[in-house]
Amino acid sequence: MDHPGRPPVTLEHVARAAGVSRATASRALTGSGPSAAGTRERVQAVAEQLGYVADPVARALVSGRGTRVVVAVTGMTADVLDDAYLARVVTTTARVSGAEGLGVALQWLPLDRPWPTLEQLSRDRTVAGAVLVNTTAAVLAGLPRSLRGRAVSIGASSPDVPAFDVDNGHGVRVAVSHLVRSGRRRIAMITGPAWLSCPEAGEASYAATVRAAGLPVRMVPGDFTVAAGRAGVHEVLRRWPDTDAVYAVCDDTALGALAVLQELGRQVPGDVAVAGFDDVPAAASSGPGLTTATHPVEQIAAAAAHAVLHRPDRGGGVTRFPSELVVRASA
Amino acid sequence: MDHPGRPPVTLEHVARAAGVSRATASRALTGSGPSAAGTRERVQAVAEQLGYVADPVARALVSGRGTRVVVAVTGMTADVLDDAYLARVVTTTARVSGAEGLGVALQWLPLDRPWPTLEQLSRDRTVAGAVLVNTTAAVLAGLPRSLRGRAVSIGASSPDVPAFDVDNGHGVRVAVSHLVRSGRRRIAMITGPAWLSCPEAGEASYAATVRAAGLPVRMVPGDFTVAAGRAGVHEVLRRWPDTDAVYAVCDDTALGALAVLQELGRQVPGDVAVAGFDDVPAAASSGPGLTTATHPVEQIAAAAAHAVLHRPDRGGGVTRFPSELVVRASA
DNA sequence: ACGGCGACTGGAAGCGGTTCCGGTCCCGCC
DNA sequence: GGCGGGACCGGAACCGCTTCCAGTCGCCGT
Repeated sequence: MDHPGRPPVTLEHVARAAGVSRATASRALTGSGPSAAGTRERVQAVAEQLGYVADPVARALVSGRGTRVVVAVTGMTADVLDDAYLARVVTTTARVSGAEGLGVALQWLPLDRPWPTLEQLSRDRTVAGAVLVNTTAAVLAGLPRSLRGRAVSIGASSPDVPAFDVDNGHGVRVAVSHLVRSGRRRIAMITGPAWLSCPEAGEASYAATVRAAGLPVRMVPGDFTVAAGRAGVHEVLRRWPDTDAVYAVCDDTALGALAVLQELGRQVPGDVAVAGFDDVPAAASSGPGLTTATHPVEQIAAAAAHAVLHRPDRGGGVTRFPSELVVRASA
Repeated sequence: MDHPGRPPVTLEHVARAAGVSRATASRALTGSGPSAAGTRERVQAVAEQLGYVADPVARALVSGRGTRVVVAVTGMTADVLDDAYLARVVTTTARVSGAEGLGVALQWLPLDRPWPTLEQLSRDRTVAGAVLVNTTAAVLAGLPRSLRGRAVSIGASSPDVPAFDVDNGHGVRVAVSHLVRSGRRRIAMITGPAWLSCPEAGEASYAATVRAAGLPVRMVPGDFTVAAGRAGVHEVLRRWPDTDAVYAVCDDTALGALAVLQELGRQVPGDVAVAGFDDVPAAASSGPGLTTATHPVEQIAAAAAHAVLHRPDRGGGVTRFPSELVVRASA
């Protein structure tokens, strides 16, 4: 037991105890310059024995190398932070960057005024890089220069910033096709928020798929929440009472829709089929189980985290990950 | 549009442009010392116009005042970060500390070796304080001194560290009593992990309640996950095939249990009743809806965040928040 | 034997702020 | 009119670390 905090031991202490200069001690510990084997071992031993831990702040101040990667998520309110999808992104980021000794921070980027926060981030030398989630092309385009080389995006893409995303065009097509094949003819979609560009591909894909089958396009807007699913269903049934299938942009919304349909006495999937996107855990335990397309969040987030750590300056371009249909009872 | 990042502007630039010294500029901007009204306004105007943002690292280095509060969660693996409960804690912490201009970071504390990480945290001058989640009395007792005054705990308590928790003793008693009152006579419980002290009160409360009703105590261990619920039910039915109610330490576990029971062809609540704790959103949308006790996470987290920001040195003591039963279809 | 080169080291200069300290200057008061 | 005191300012130290630079030393080549 030697952990509780004595007066903090600095590099100076280590250096003095090892009989070398601070410069030498620093080199011995970081391996950033020539260092005689004997000296290095001695310094390391002393440091170990004294319980020396380099001050990350001082280190960041001078070296400019940050010590944590921040996951920044755009949204109207800070509530976006409370999201199962985001939690998986954060976990994965923590795992990947943790393997290299870096921590992770979480940041809400106000949709209407993201720049002050971004500017702050770009100045903050403790941040090694940023993973932008749910962000917009505008934000990506206006990224402070100093953040440019160490940011990646999950979702929206831009010429400057590498992006990673699920192939939701494909996922949506497969899911909606499934509804069509199973005999549904009046398929409505509850979409994501209009400001968010990444689900556009999904909406376009839905529209294209139903149109190709000669079916009507019926879209109502949502915002990825359960509440949006509840409200969305009411809206859908009000505008098109004969709807026989609801496709939701994400599982949370689909589950909200499912609940309301049942409350209204509609049989699912008898009267109305429901399908979602993401395959969240709750999709498996809902009653009935939710038919949905997978979203390999962990893979995506791992790729993003890896990119932010190891490719400080690659240009844009989006990497897409495949989505697969999981058929359960709801459709 | 003047946001994207020019070469960073430092206090020196502002001072020079305003025709004052760095010291004066600093005082004018932070208000930490005497400053003539005219000077202050001029400096502030120049700073504004130049888009000056103080470097949080440099500031932290010298002033010792941190700029973000970290939520540290103890667990076997980093997977603990991926948890709806934690997400709500983080959101709330972000909201509360964001209101004072502080960010939030997330940190996994390895259950078997938490001290190196804690030591790191305590040294890191960018952290204003720490909220420890799901932690143990041992960790609390061994907290580095320098973290002592700026840490609070959600869950486990200790004489040194203020703690906040749901009154789960009461919540569990009410939930289990409900099972008893509705005629259940062989009530099993799937518990939390043995290393975690905070659900102990819940387990004790369960045991006391069933014992008081003259019923047998049947406990199997879990770890708060859905998987634990699935495995737990199998274990319960193997050991006590006549079980007519399952009470789970949390909703995730309860939902796992619920799913398995249905897969096994048991009627819920006909053959076996199921109840949980937390009232997560999924509890409302499961089929059948899950009977559960509420867990006012937001209130608790807000209190914790507030404490870490505003009471840098209060002693220990635990503040408990009430839990209420929500009766749905599962029990 | 000597010039040169490379490995190694220590001194010192920062990084960008905050804060102590001493110096002006002006005000009011005796 | 002299003086104490407070408001305000600038110089400089400092937080703990990295890194540039110049200097020492041993070793090799010729």
